[in-house]
Amino acid sequence: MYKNLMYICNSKYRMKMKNSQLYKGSLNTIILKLLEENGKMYGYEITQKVKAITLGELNITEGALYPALHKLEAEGLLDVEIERVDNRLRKYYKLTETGTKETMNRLSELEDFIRNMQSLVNPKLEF
Amino acid sequence: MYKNLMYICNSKYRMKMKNSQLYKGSLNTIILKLLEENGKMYGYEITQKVKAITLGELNITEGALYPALHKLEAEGLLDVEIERVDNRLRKYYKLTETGTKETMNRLSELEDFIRNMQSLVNPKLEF
DNA sequence: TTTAATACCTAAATTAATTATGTATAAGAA
DNA sequence: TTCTTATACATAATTAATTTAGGTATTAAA
Repeated sequence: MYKNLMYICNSKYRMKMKNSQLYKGSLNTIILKLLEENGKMYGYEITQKVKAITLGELNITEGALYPALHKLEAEGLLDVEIERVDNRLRKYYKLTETGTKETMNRLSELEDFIRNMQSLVNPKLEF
Repeated sequence: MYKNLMYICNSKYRMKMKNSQLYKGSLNTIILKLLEENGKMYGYEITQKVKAITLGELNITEGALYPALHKLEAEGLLDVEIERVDNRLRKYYKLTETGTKETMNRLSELEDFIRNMQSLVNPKLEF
């Protein structure tokens, strides 16, 4: 019974995110790019990596991450491989061949997106 | 009766958008920035301006734009002023004082967002 | 005279993400 | 040694932005 209490208490320590609206729609691109960069990663590792790279500014929620990974896997962009480390489960994801190609497309879209957003907010540089 | 036919036919010419997922969440920032830049604008003008600046890459849908404008107005960030030009209605929007301040915040968030996304996809430049 | 462009609007459906849980092991602090 | 935190997976209900698909009306162009 005190196990249940632990869960209740533990839930209090879970960080709430108030990420800017802007990050909506960028999660898949981030996942794909990190996997392309690092070969294989597991979910929790991705959240920590993103937190580190963005200096704590972007915190991916588990509720967003895991369904996103499952969807990318279902779409054939990711392969999964389960490992047990220290009696703890880890699901390593890596890009499939299709996933590698799609990652290129997504990164190209991201470049266009960033260029367009910069044109919109900093017109002096462009016109 | 042929008027109704015109509407039916006309609907065929409405462009469908396949904008990248990445633009989701950026509409309000775009609207606020354009208004800050141009003083006052009406809805249709905003869609055309965005299309021009992004060289046709970003096409804002009316179904997204008008509700967004109404919401920003309801939140007190925009003021509206109706004009009739060539017997056609135009609703000009401009930033309120609060809206001007909020625009600064949103632009700052956008800068952070772009910087973070660039760190994520181009780690060589940062690490 | 039909089509396309200008100009506003909304409602239903989709969908990504948030919020709030649940479960379990290991490490560290009290 | 007990409580807390960190590691590690997961899902279900809700929220909210956007898409999709309409609707209405005037002016310009083909």
